[in-house]
Amino acid sequence: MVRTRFAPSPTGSMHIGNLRTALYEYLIAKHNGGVFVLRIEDTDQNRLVDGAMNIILDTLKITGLTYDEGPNIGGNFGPYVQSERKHLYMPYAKELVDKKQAYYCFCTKEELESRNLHKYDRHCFNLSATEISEKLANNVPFVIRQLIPEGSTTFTDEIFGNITIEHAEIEDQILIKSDGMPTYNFANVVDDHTMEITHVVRGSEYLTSTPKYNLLYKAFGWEIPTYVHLPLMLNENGEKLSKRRGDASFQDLLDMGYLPQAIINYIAFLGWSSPDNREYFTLPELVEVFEIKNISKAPSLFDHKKLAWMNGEHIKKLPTEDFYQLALPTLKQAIKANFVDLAAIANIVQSRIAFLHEIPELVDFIDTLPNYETALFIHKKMKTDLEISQTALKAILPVYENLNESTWNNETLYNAAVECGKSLNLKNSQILWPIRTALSGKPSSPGGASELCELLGKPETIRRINIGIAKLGES
RNA sequence: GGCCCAUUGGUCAAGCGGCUAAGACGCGGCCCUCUCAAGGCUGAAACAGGGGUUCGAUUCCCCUAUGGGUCACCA
Repeated sequence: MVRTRFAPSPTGSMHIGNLRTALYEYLIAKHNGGVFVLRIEDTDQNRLVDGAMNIILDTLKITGLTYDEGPNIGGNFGPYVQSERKHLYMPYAKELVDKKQAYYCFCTKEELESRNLHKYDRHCFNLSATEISEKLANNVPFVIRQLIPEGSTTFTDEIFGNITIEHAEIEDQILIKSDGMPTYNFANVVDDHTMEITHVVRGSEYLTSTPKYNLLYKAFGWEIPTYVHLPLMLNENGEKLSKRRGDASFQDLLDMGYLPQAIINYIAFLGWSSPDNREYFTLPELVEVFEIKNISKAPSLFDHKKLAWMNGEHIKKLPTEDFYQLALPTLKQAIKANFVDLAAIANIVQSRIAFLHEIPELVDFIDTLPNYETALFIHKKMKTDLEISQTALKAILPVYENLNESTWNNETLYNAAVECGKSLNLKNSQILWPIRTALSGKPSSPGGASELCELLGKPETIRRINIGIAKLGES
């Protein structure tokens, strides 16, 4: 049974790098019919941020990365918040001390600093048993350090392959801090083992510290999990993503108008590629095809242009009704006029936008006809000028006036216009362009002449054509 | 600086010893078309450099360069 875990620290907003890690962990678990666990790593009490926990929970909820075990819902391996597991770690650390794989250290931060060490000098490793028990009895603050043996460790990562690190590079790292809390490195190993995590999936920044983990697993006699280190995600300047540099968090992207499913789809492709050439994926579809072997090693840059395109793709694929509901608030704000059907506008706009906020600019003319210049009627490619436009509008006006409201639809309107044009010896474009222009008052519009007629309805159409005729009469 | 990792067009990327080196975004052109989109077709654009190994290297090895990561009582 594959078990993966997402282990964020509640220290602020959710970064897209974090989100992608969560995504991959979710996908690896689900693709293999496994379990996705959420574990909150809050061992650093100084960095906790109010509300950060909710951000994590909300993000997972919005994106659909539902966890099978974790805070709020529990599971067989709880609790799932490390601060609530505090009591669990010390016994494990002491077990290591007993096994001579770890030792008490009473050096204070100040002492260490004054010794100006590059690496801990094992000062306390040489303490006698009586010295140690004396200090402990006197409640001298202590930490527990891992004793790194000589030699080297080679481990296999599913993505990066075999990696060897000399132990000389590794410090006797602290397992238990002086406040009694475990360090990340220690809590991580204990929790991953006790929660029976099979695949440790994390950013490649952990690659060089992995031997420390393995040494711990070995010291305990525990099975080493499968490692999947993910390539980094960099911002558009090739720098590591960070809030300080102003890089977007998940919430920021939402605020910019990106859809959660588009964000998920896009970041899935940052460091992974589909076996076929498909790029549009829903989460369930990703679960279906996602495999570790298609993850790449090279870091990737976050590209807003492609995300924007992806957003448009997801908007286009939305069922009509879903898009209507999604766009409704925006439409209501943009359109106050009561002669139009918002659903029809939603329909006409869906294939033309990548963001909801592009809607108002596209449809503002429906609400109120802009005060346009007659020069708009002149279009070289449409072969129109002011005279032709005036003729065309004057001719179509009675035709439309005589049309019954019940047959006021795109097809009828189109045919009527074309027919009218023919009787005047005009090309289709020469009658359609003036109508479209009179109706929209803009150089371009979503939908053509007859589509706009249908959308605006008969009275408004007649009114706008009259306005057009009047404008042309003045010029 | 030591150690670790990476390096295919501007970006995401396929490739896993022999290919005219895919595809996508973006950019240009064309077609379609009742304007604009959408859609279809198409163009420009890449194997960081140098040595090997091999009949043959984008692919394997080494060096260099560049970029990144890591060296905490942070995760």
